[in-house]
Amino acid sequence: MDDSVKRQIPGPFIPESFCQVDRLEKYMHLGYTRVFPKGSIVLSQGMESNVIMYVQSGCLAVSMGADDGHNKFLFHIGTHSIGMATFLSEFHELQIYTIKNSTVCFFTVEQILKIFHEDEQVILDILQNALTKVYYFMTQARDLNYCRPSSRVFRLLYNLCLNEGKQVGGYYVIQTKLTQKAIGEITGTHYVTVCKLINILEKKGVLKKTKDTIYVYNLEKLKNMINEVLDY
DNA sequence: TCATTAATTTTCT
DNA sequence: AGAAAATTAATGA
Repeated sequence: MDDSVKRQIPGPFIPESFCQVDRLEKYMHLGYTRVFPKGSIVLSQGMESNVIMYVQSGCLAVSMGADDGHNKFLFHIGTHSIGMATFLSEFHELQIYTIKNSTVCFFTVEQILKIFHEDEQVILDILQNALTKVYYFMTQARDLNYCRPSSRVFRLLYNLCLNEGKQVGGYYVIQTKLTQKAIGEITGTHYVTVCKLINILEKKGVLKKTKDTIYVYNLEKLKNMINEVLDY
């Protein structure tokens, strides 16, 4: 098999960037580039759209509104990743906004087809990006059905450690700026609950979380606690 | 077991 | 100093 088609979907992870499609960078002249200050809306609920957006710099957030005024965070689109707001009718409930100053390049379907013609690898990159998102939300659906909130938070921390943890001496160091609020949004649990859970982990000496680093002292125990029912 | 609200305190920029 | 994040407590499902 050709090496260029030998690919893998990464496992469940932080919903950020997924697979980058930086190959689009060199086709930006074919699209329409625009700069957005932090906090501006790129796509609002009910706005028809038929573009693929490539984030050259900055970061976007995608969320979905609900009838009761809630707004469920879905995922980030980080630098060099893409958002596929294609084929959206006036009835969609997605919102996309910038959480950093960002420059975004928009490609219409026609322009994307032209790029596909020039560069077949882009097709695979975009496919892989989309399938990674699908797989991520499959695991989300599973966890929301079968796992309690505490399990979901612990599992996230555990996976984070496996994927990004660097072993230093007897413990792991994870470089991440995840806030408790963000952990809550990702796992679908209240941020107050996240706070309590992290406090429990700290008291048991399993882990310690600071602003931009998480220290995991007992990965095995963390793994076991995913399935424990704990009392508050 | 966890969400929610509210009231405070701590930390960031 | 003001905003954002984290903590704590209380209540209810």
